[in-house]
Amino acid sequence: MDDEREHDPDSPEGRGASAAVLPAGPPDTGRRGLDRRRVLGAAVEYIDQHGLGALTMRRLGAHLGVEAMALYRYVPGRENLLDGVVETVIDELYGDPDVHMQAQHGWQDFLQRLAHGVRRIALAHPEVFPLIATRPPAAPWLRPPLRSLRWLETFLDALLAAGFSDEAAVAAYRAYSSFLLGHLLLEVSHRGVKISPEDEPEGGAADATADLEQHPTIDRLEPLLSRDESAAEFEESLETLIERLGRVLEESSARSARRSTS
Amino acid sequence: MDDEREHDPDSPEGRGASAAVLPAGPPDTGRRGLDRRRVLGAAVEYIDQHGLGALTMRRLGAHLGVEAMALYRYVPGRENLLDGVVETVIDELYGDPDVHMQAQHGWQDFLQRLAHGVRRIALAHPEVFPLIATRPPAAPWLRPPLRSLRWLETFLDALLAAGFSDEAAVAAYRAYSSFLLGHLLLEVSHRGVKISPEDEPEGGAADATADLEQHPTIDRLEPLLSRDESAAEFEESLETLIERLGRVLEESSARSARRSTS
DNA sequence: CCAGGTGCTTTACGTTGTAAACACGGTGCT
DNA sequence: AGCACCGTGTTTACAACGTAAAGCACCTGG
Repeated sequence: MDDEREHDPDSPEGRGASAAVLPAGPPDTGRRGLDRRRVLGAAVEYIDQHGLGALTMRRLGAHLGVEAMALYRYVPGRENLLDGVVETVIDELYGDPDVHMQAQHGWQDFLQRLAHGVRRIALAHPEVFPLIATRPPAAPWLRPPLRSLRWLETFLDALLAAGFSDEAAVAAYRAYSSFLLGHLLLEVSHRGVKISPEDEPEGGAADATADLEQHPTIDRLEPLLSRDESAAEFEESLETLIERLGRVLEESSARSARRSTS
Repeated sequence: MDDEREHDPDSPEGRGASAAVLPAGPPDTGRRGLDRRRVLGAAVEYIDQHGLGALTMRRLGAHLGVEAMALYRYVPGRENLLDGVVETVIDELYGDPDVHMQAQHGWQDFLQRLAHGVRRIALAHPEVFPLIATRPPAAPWLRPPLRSLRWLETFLDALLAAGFSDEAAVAAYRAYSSFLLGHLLLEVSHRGVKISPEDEPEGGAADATADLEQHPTIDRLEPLLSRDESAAEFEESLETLIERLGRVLEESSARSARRSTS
């Protein structure tokens, strides 16, 4: 445990965060000239700033200096726009230098980097993440938050190359995505609660304390419960998951070794 | 592995499922007489039948044989209604005879029963569950899907009584809720995909296969990937989680035993 | 008998997503 | 040159939404 203020490496700073959504247009997009990518980028920006509920075709249009109907040239409708937002946001993974598309340093390293990449996205776009989590994926094999065939392919290949059986690789994928989804969804929702509600200064607090007196254990553990350990917990759970996968791998390769020498 | 068709014990059948939402009114509610509970119950029913997106005040009113504005007598507004829906659905836990409010058979049994209870709810109300998962909890200590102080209190007490330290109990709660959330959210969304999209008979399939040819591993593993192993995976992951918590408990109690004998 | 409340309906307003028609600049063809 | 066309954005329009504000019909206690 570092003594200096714990510095969460996945926090949005320096790394570009939402600025990384649109590095640049094809050659140069000064201002005029709408474009699907520009619309989607603006939508992400807008949600980041004003929340998902505030996103409206008209408001997004205004944000781009255009009437709402102009957007329909580039986006078939609102649903599709939201899908595009989700896609745009996870595509940031491709631009993340700390996430490798090939598992060149072993599968553990690959999973670690990928998980932190996704976490960085979740923390950079807390208002978008629930959307990533809940929108049903296009293909049934894809699971949020890793919704692209390309990532799934890379993921499976990495594990298979490391000696995982087909079944084990698929099981690992499922465990890994559930893990990411659960942890990150709770983390962003927890984070959101700290700022979002226009706190009634005393009425709500009074209510809460009244409820608390009927629940002595929660009352006693309240400092522990409300402490934010997300970074450490994420790290530890991820490590545990990877260790567990490692044991699965050992067993399965031990079995196959036994088979081949018998 | 049973040879007979695997029978998922958490599947909605017999158990009452959504019929268990409203066992009965105070003494007797034949038909007339609206009521907050009736409104909420109807909302759950409506969402179960037509999906979350189809729920509007007007339609819910019609479903109850009443104009939309009548609902505002019992519900302050739509947001609050959705909160009420979430609460209503998790309150089914209290009526579940297989879920105990006291950990009378040990904490492992308690966690097992609770997890399956929540899973049963998720499967009984797949359209409601994403709402449970994403709606921010009232108090910051509460995490979906276990959103009530009462459950949290019981949970913590059970672990503390079993010898968990305060920190370990809280950590266990966090791990447990992330696990439930991730697994169940993915399970219901996977399930939803099987029925929900009004499948275009061939265009979509052609698209998918085209994409697939560029991803040979996914293509090869497709049967594995699209196989539904949710029940077994849930069971196994839950077991693993509980074992892990068991090891945490052993370590911590070994440490405290050492301390007390030195 | 009647004042008041309770429960629901009516009416109304502003906002949403989106279809349809329109306006307008640039480009290419004759 | 003129003219048809096309890509882009605007205008107008409509049904459906959440909800505020009245209105109406009963019941109930004085």
